[in-house]
Amino acid sequence: MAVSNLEYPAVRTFTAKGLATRERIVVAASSLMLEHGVDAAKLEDIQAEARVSASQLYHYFEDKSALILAVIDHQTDAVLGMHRQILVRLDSFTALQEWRDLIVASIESNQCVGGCPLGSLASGLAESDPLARAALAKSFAEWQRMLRVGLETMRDHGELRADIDAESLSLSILASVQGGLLLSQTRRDSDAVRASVDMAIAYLKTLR
Amino acid sequence: MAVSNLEYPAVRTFTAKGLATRERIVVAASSLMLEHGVDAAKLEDIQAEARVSASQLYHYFEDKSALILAVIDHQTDAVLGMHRQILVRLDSFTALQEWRDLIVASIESNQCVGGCPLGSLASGLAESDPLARAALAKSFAEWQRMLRVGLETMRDHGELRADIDAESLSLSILASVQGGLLLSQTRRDSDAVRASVDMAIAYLKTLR
DNA sequence: TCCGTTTTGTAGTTGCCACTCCATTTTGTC
DNA sequence: GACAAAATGGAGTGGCAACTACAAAACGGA
Repeated sequence: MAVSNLEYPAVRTFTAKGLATRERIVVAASSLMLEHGVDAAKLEDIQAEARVSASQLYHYFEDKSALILAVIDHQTDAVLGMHRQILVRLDSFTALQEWRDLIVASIESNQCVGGCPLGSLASGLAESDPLARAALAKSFAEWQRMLRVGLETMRDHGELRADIDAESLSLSILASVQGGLLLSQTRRDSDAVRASVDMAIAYLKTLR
Repeated sequence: MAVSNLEYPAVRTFTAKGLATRERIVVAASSLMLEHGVDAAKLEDIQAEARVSASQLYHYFEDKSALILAVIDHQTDAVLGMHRQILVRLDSFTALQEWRDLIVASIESNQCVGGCPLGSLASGLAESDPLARAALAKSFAEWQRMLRVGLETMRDHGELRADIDAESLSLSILASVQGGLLLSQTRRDSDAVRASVDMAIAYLKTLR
């Protein structure tokens, strides 16, 4: 059966300028949603921050939830991109320590405001936006995968025992990071992430 | 300087019937906020669930944020009350395992919806309601304290080494619980809490 | 059985904020 | 430079949800 372009109109095409505007909107929305929460971030404020008008915002996004999905993509790229830098060469406890330092430095640079961008989005949207929840589950899955591959590399390099359960360990370590960031965000104090990631690493050291 | 009762009017007194109505409202609000998120829980729905009118809601609470603070108190009592049951007699790895089972059973009973009531409230309110953030930080502190006392008891019973850092360990374990619950909520799958709490316990076992 | 206080019912109203409309300007292509 | 498509400006508007006004009923202590 032929696909009608009335039912499925061609996706809109954007010029370079348009894409730049779209990007400004997503960046502004990401920043305000992280700083004040998804619901507290008003489209009006996002327009001001991105220096666009209402018509521009709706030219690039169907509605607020479409914008939220774009923010999830953007934060996923930002967070996973940052972690990938270190995780792709995770082959030793020294590299693992660098990763820990990156996490701690990253939250301290915001005075613990916002917590983990992905964690905050997940908690705020899991019960109200099924598409967003699914998207964030995928983001976490990819994050966990990077960790798992790193642990397998360490294992293959003889830094970890051959019988470790990399799948389960990577999930647990990600949980430590997320929980530590949530507590740090609530306490406004980086001690929590620091302690919880250090515990995870200390446990890994018992598996050498 | 005498305190004027104009500036500081006497706190309102409630009858037993009034307190019961207030309680119905808090319970309904807690349930809807957990199920749909704080912002998505409309006062109108809370009224229907609690079978009260708008005037009743505003008779007992100044505004929505006052209700939110009451919900935090309520959930703190509920969650810490449940955990206290087990944590006060935390003196062995057997008891620790019971605690783990309690956490897993608790989230599974909701099909992983809502995650941890305190964690969800913290994440949703940390950046928009300073009073709520502070209240939740206190709740977490008390939760951590119960855990710390339990670890100290285990240590005193010879189940853990004498040189453990109970403060840091209790914080890390709480982070594992919170992170595990957040991931489980997002994934709709209790594997994450299970793995992360099990890792924390496995680490403790290396400290015997 | 009063009478003041607390509790409740109903019917608004108000402000905010996501979203729309339509005109105009800019851009890209032939 | 002509023409269509894309990008933008900016003043709306509509709906919804928090909150209010006011009066009636129930209650509780002399």
